[in-house]
Amino acid sequence: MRKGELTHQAILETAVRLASRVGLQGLSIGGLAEELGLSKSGLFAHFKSKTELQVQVLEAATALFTERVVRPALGRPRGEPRVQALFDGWLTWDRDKILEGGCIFVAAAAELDDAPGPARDTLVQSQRDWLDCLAQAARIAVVEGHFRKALDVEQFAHDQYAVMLGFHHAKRLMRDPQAEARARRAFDALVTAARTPTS
Amino acid sequence: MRKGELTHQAILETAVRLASRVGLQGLSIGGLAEELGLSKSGLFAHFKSKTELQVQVLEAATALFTERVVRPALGRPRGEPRVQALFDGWLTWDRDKILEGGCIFVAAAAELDDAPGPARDTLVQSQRDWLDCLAQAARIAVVEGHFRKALDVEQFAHDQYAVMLGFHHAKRLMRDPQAEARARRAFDALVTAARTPTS
DNA sequence: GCGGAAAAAGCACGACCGTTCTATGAATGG
DNA sequence: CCATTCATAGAACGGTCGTGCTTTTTCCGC
Repeated sequence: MRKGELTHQAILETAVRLASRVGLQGLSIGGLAEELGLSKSGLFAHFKSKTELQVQVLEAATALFTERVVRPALGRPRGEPRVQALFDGWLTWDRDKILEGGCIFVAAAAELDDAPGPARDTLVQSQRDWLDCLAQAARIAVVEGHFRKALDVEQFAHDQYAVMLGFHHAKRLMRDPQAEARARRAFDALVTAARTPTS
Repeated sequence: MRKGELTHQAILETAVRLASRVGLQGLSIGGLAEELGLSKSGLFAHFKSKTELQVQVLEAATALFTERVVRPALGRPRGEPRVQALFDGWLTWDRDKILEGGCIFVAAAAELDDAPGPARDTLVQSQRDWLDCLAQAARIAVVEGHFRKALDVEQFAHDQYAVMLGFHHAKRLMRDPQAEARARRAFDALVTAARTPTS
């Protein structure tokens, strides 16, 4: 039962990369099989349906994201440094070579926002966890005294995510060379505002 | 040459609504024809290719957006009221019944960000115009003395767009009932920061 | 190394895709 | 009112899609 698990993992790795370019809907079983040098039916046997493939792709991407972005940030000091690390980590994540087509979650969000089903549920849960993670980091920064006591940490997480979306839009669609600088400036303003008491 | 133009327009109207739900790729000629009670080939004759259909859908959506959002805002007083009107107009636009599936530009941005071609070019131009419009409104607010003199108006437009993207994400994907309140709070913070000199 | 189990391939299916060609109906200008 | 153009319908094409079914190949414990 080992060989199977191995290719299963290899399939998901390639699928995540491919899906970042063509989206979850555009990810075809035939195309994925060809990219891997497998037969269509051989690959299909690993997943009972395309929906299941999409779900597992999202789960694999979430696991990768946690390992690449969240875990490193948890190694940073509590408070503002960790908040900053989460933001920097996301910027790095979006630049990662494994995501040639930009953040897979952003792409999936647009595709699935009106498509009820397991794939959407998986994505929403993943995003909720990520937003909770951001809010929790901000909450710790409040406890540590870096951010003001009355800060709405959920609002802060929401705003931080918006900055990330703005960055993605500016970089991937508009090809704005200043995208990263703009995102950093926007986030700095957010952090500055969070520091000052009685905003 | 009148009957043709009429149905042509009717097709685009339905196509915009449909595309907001299923995306530009998901918009199939057969499905669109069925929705309109036309034959597939009869509809196809209006556009020489699917790409051309996508381009015209984007152009129709842009025209609708200009009429529904930009033009009303231009009727508002120069300066901050107009800036606010553009933001409010966008929130209304996103809530419009014609866009059952959320803002078509947001959906298209994710689909086309790595798909070179006429459709992408059309979308990018549309978005560039919109960002220029936002920046120009902010510029006028500077001239009117509502915003500080040193304000980076392109950055302001970028940040404003990011707030809109954050709103779209929170509302359409996360189904957050507080989405609009969060967006308004974020935009208010942006405006407040733009007002205060030497941020 | 052999036998059973797991993995992959091969093949075929029905459905839908964009597109083309041809024919027929309706609308329009003189 | 007629002739011509234009709008639409119909049928068919090659292709790809997701998904089953059957067979062959590969792996792994004994």
